[in-house]
Amino acid sequence: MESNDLKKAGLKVTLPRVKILELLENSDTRHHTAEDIYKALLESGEEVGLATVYRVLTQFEAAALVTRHHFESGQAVFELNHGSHHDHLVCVKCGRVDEFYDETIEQQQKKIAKDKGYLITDHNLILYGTCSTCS
Amino acid sequence: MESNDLKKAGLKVTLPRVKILELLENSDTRHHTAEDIYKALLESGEEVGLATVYRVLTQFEAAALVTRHHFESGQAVFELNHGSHHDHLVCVKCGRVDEFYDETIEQQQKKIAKDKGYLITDHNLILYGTCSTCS
DNA sequence: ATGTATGCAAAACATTTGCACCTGG
DNA sequence: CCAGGTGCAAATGTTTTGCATACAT
Repeated sequence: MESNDLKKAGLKVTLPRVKILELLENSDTRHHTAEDIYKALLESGEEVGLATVYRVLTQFEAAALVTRHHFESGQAVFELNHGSHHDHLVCVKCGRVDEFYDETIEQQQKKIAKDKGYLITDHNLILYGTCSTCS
Repeated sequence: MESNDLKKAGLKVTLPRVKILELLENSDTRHHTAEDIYKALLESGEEVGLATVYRVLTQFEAAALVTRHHFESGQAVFELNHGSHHDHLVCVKCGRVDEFYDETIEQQQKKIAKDKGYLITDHNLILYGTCSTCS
């Protein structure tokens, strides 16, 4: 139940928050722009403002419920957190997004950071290409 | 000489283009926002419009003279291409940017793409953290 | 000369914010 | 009831575009 997740995150259970969380959980695509979500809610007859969508997503991000990605489109893309970390493969033709996790790369990143004197807080790896159905 | 690079790229040798290319080549920092460049040019007494800076940078990108990055700041960052590929370490406190290249990671990326049926055209790896002087 | 590049101002986006009203606990 | 959340409209910050003028070849 979504309202629980919200309460745990210290957020009041309000209609827009529940609706947005539902949409994120029930959609078959995992990556959404704020505008996508806004339009989807309008279409299903909900009364939300785009500003609220942004506000809610920002709160969700702060509560670690979602992650905000900056792909090369210029628009931010939001993704529901399902705990496990992963990176992305983006098809430049159809926009499809796949996910992967690779332990070797993770290890190597830690090593590099150490060599350069950095304390890693986060990282972001995106592979761009054409997927099997497009090429 | 910069004008040669411009001619080779099929671009007319104009003042703004030469100035911007010079700035990119002679600056000690490798990463610049459009606004950075615009202000720097104004300070050195050049008459350029911000719009021109954006246009020129976009052309340079098309000509593969520079690369446009989307770090998490929301502003695009431009970097002169010096042939060899590399990835980035960004300090979240002071904004410093370091570069690295790691063969193991490069190989592993190819393998992953192949497994997932993708034909890689490009990739983008950014490590975020705090650098030695900040932490 | 002539087509292309430029500067400026205005437009187009994505995102944020101020404020009066509404709502959940 | 009352703090906090919301919708709307206006503000913001970045990047793009239209157009008359200036420049490179």
